[in-house]
Amino acid sequence: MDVRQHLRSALETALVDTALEVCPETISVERPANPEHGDWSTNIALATAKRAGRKPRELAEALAARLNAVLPTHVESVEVAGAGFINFCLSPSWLHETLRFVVAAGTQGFARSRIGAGRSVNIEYVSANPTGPLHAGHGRWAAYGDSLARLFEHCGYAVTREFYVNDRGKQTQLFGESLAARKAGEDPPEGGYLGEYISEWAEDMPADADPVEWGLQRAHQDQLEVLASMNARFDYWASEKGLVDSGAVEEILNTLDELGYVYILEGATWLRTTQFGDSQDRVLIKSDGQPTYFLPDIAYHHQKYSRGELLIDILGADHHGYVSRMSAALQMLGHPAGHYEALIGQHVTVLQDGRKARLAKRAGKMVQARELVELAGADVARLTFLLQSIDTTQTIDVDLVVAESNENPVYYVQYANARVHSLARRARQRQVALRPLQKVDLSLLTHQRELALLRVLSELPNTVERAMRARAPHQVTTWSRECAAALHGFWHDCPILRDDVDEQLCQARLWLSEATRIGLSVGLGLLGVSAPESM
RNA sequence: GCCCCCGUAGCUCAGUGGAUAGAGCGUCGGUUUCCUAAACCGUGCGUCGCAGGUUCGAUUCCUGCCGGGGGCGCCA
Repeated sequence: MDVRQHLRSALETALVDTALEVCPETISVERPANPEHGDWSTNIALATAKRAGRKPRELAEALAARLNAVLPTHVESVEVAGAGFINFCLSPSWLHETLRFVVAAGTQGFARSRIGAGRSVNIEYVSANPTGPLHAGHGRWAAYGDSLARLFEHCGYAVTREFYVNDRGKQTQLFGESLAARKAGEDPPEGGYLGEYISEWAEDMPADADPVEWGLQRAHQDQLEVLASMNARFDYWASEKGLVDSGAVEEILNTLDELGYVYILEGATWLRTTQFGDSQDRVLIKSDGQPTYFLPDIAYHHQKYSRGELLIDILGADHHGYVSRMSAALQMLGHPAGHYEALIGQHVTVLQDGRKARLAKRAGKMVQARELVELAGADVARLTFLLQSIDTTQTIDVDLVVAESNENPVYYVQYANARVHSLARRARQRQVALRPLQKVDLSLLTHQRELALLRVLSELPNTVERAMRARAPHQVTTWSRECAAALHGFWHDCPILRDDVDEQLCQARLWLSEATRIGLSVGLGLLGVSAPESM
């Protein structure tokens, strides 16, 4: 049940009945911050008064009178307040109905949306160079990208998760040469990789191995392990080398040339990206005959459309300038502008020993994602990355995260989940059988804590859809924390299995706990964080 | 110089154009004969960076400025 929709249609009817000709496309119904303003509120009178040529307050009064004449289900009263707000006061029965709705949907169905049905999206994330381990910053994209994918899936989209492996080119060569040099007991070449891991890996490398081939495999394996430990999945690993070898890159160059977007200047081959809003044209093939990173990347993105109608790239802030040229190239190839979306995440600053740690692979020491996961745990690492918006730079003090991992919000949420499971176990131990929900009197749930918890649960479907639209998984984190807080409050103030609790009330509360289990399970699942049954 | 992100409580951060802007941490104090105290409750004098604008209404949208971060390569 969607109470918003319920109130919206009631308002629509009232608008028609008051013969108001101006009907807005969207009627905003929201939860007021102040409980004195009722359970739900709408600004419709304020929003449409001018166009309707009436005073807001007067219009609100007219609508309220209509609604009060025949009260919609669950609505106890409709009042006008302030400049022209219409406030709805609802009977707790709407929350009791929410509980039945949550239980009926279960962990598989609750808070799912159909808005993505029949649509597909391709999400490329992390895509770190296969020349070393993932650093802590990559962890942010792993957590974010995977959770975003889960959100899309929950909203009905067919999702493909991709990782683009840049397994050819100059960096790959330098990487191989650095490994070979360390193997021979020498220093890496000019511009090579200086990280400690190069020496460690070189030791493991067989003498007869091809340093590039072996190194790429080693790095890929290392990255795959860490990503798996963080619960970040991938459906498709795209190889740049494979793409080049297949001739797809040459083909795309010919296509762009035939379309008239390619020209040669000073020995280099250029693409007229300025025709599609880029600030300058870009080089496809350097004057030394080597393609830039850009050219195979165009071919790659073009191909990706066979694996999703909407392409989403998750990129770090340092790649911001890259977006307009890719967008331009894809439009040249006939892909509508809205079918390519680059989500730019701000950087992660890692503090270790109170100092900023280097994140560059080529420079010496760096904080690896692996370290973070091993020190803090996968759940802590993952939720830490999903605490805040990717529009903000995130500072992770490794020592603090590890030292205070017990105070990490993830435990607050997981503990709520553990309590719910603990309750079910105790109920079984005490031979308290859970009766079918149809036979339980939910109207006994009247305590403020019970109603608050139900209100939070009722918000999850809306939160999921909003978070998907905003590409903001952290909104699910915020919801999960609120849900846990509501559960802890309920737990503290509302005894369930105690001897002095009425048997009917006990049943109702057990079902509320069960609904909470479902909500937390969905929330944590979207975040890729485990939901332990005991702690 | 141009482009992107940020600026909200001591700190870290939420915040869908709405009414009295919220959490966590930290501070100080309280709660357990009872289902897990990894919990709960109380305790906050905030120029929502500054100045304009749009609006019935702006922390939210627009413009300019200030401050912090990132980008402006025939690197990836």
